Amino acid sequence: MILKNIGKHISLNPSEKSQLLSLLPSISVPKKEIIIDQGRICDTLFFVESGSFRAYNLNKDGKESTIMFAPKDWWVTDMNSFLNKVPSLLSLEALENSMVYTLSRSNFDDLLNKIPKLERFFRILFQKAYIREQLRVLDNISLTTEERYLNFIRKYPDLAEKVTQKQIASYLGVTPEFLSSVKKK
Amino acid sequence: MILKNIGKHISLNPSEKSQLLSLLPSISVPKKEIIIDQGRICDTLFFVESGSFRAYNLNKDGKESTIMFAPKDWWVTDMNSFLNKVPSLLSLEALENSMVYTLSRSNFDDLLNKIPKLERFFRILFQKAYIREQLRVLDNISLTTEERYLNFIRKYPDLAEKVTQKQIASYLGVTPEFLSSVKKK
DNA sequence: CGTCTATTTGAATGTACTCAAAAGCGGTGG
DNA sequence: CCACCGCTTTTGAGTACATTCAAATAGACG
Repeated sequence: MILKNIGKHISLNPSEKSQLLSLLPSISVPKKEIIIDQGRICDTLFFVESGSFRAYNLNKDGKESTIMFAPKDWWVTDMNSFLNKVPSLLSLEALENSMVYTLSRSNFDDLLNKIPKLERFFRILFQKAYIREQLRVLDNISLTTEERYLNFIRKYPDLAEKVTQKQIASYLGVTPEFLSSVKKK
Repeated sequence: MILKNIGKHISLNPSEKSQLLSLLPSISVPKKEIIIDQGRICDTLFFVESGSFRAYNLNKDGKESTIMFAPKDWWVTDMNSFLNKVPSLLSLEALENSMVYTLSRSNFDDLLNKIPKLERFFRILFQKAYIREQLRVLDNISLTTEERYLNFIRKYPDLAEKVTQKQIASYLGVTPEFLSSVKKK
């Protein structure tokens, strides 16, 4: 699955593929387990082979904000922490029993040097991530809560079934009570 | 300036530098001129050599939302339109008399093929853009308007002087009247 | 100087949050 | 399999945040 994911943007020969896989141990993560801790430096990039995750931030008042969901076939980490070695702003929690490939920061750097084609792969990956986040910003500043909610279930219908109302509310930036009243309509 | 910008992440030899510059004609843009039109496909990536720009979206009700500001030394375009050849969601307007380098989509593709090191450059560029947008999303869903306003003037003090209150309000996603009342405190 | 737009102010309205309580739902242990 | 527990969701009242609209004031620019 991970090779198929990479194959969407670049093609690797067999030796590159095995080289890659050798640096990407996979682990299984039970539901509710947390694999990135807010406040700690995160030096691992994850690829979700199966299952799904939720990344959230907890502020000083205990308010939880969902930064992103990561379904299967996604790359996920606290990119700021991973790349700049600063404390993570988010925690990453398994929404269900999952399998992930793990790529450490040092292996990440090595891989990019050994297989320069991967620069292109990650360039395209980050391009798409950037575009996605920018569209979400536009959503946030220009749409009503109702419109953002409808957008969410339209764009991520599978996720919308897997996560709680409360988590969707914290993704949209509203309280669960308010989301409930919006849905009533 | 553009070579210095690129030199922050990769090093090019003289031939690569001249090759690069030959594909990047520069133009001067007078204040208020619009160089990307919302609704049209945008096939140019810009580098702001001097001056500054504002990217905004106009919705069906005529409401303006500022998606980003681009000061000097920034790369800017409607990335979704540029890469996926879809109609642009934003217009890009010069806040002052400016100079930009322009890179067409086809030259962009050529350059990446001819100078593979540029893959790394853009990978890093998009990484940073992704991190920036993700932090802005977190701001939007977790902070009050007052906090977001203070963050803005703290992070972009130079910009805060150059743009109007109204434009900052549309960047934060509130009305100018409300921002005015927030500032009074 | 005059015009155009930005900013401020205020009143009325709508949107969203807080708090508290009730109802629903899923998982766990007996 | 049922009863209980904890968490999510709903509901409602009261409050705070944010918008709309209109009008006054202040600035920018030709």
